[in-house]
Amino acid sequence: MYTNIHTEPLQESSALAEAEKKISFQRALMGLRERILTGGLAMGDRVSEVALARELGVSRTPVREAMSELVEQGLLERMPTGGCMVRSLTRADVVDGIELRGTIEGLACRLAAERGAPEAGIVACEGILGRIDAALGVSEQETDFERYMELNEQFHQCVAGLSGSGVVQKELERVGAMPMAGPSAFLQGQALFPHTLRSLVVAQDHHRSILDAIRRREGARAAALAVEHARLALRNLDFFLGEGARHARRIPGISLVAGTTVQENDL
Amino acid sequence: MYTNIHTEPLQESSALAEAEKKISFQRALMGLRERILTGGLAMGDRVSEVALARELGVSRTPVREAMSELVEQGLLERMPTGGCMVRSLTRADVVDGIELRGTIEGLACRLAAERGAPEAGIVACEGILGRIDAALGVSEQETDFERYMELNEQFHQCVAGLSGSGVVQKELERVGAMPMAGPSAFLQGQALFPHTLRSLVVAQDHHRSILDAIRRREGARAAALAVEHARLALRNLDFFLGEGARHARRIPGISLVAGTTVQENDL
DNA sequence: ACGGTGATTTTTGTCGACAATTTTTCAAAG
DNA sequence: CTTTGAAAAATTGTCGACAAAAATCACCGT
Repeated sequence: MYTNIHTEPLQESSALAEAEKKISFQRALMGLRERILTGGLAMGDRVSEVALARELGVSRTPVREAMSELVEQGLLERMPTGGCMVRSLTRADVVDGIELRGTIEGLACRLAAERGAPEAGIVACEGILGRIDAALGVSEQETDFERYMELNEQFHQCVAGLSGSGVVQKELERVGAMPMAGPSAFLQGQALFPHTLRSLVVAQDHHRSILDAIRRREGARAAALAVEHARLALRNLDFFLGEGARHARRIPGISLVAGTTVQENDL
Repeated sequence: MYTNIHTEPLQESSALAEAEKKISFQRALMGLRERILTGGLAMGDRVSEVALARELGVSRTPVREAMSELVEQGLLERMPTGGCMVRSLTRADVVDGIELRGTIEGLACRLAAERGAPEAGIVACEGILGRIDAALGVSEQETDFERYMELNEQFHQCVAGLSGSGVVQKELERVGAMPMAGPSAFLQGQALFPHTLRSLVVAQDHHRSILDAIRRREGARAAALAVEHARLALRNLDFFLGEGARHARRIPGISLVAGTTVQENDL
């Protein structure tokens, strides 16, 4: 009856006809994000809306929205003339991102301490710590890194929740999404190296000390510990930027850091 | 020759045919922002894309982008079913926003101190302080509040620049755009009240102390001062939420705070 | 009268089209 | 061979159209 120009917008792209309720925006977001993080698009490259739209099998509109989202997350950069390019980070940018996350986590911890976080929440955090201990195991061989990552992420979120501030929580989510500032950014590649286990043990001690400070309502101590805790990531950053550069491929966004030469010698 | 469906998309709206190079997105952004801040849309109201598009004389596309932007800025809230509504803030949200800004400004100051901000930049900041002194005048009657606002904003940006960190600077811009967290959020209404001048004198003292701390490379002091400085805004917030509620109309986003009853008795 | 149910109207997400720029290409001149 | 300039191609911002979903409303049964 009616003209019906676009009956089936998802016709190609083999096997996805099933669930995929109704959001091609998510497809665009994940597709673009993956292409950036896995190096499909080199840093500085201009992102063509039409090309991506065709490759992902969606229209330009959701691609454009995905690009806006990734600009907010710091993966893309708006060009003055219009359009976006893959962001190019310096080591200093990543360092500042980590320091920023540490500072805001420090704020969350201070608020939790000063305002009196509910005991139930603190206990919940301690529960996660217990599970992290279990994931660590007793020897390095027994360590379940994937589970550690998941639990670590959970713990950081849970502590953010102790602040009782939705504003701070939201902001932490934001900075955690920045290229390599997230609390679990460098864990993927850590499974292979000797200093790893010791590093994780130190991190666990930080976790416990932070909770202790919150329970004792020692706000300044909690904040300082959070900043120091975040700085653990700096060591890993410099490792993967220096001697460990060969294995840097495992770290999601590291190809965005200027001076890295990772793309080749693959496959 | 060609069909040309939309020859002149900006035909109505009287006098704007001049500059307005090419961005109806800006029109949508400013129009929506104004309607929210001046109370044209009450908190909790759903924002209709079509209605706004028609009222502003643009298509739905730029309106939609403007809505995304304002969600990022914290003025709107996404509804789970789709679309946006005007955000409803609690006093606690605003307090946390102010604390967040203070903390990040504190980070900027600490970095500036620890990493050694260039003397030229510090001198530039001091220059702004001198101009603020001039704008303050000697008696309350001579105070030029508009100029004070402008210079205050400038000073905060300039100090953020001292950190030397684009990441921190960008984040400060972001949280400064949050509903009432900006450094000059409450200055508009301050012109009328007695405690005002003293408050501004204290603020100036903070400014000077912060610069002094940065120059002496006393990072912790600089950070603590920045947090304390931001908290000056708390007094004004409570004033306009309490006894001064009659005059709250002058404060841009205060109609978003739940429990405020300002919209009526106007005009 | 009231609560549930089905129809109608509004609203959103997505699409392709088009004009104004911006970028690239290519050729001629210095 | 480099530089300059103009033509051509590509890209972006914006628009109206449509289908699926949500919200609103009328109706009916108990």
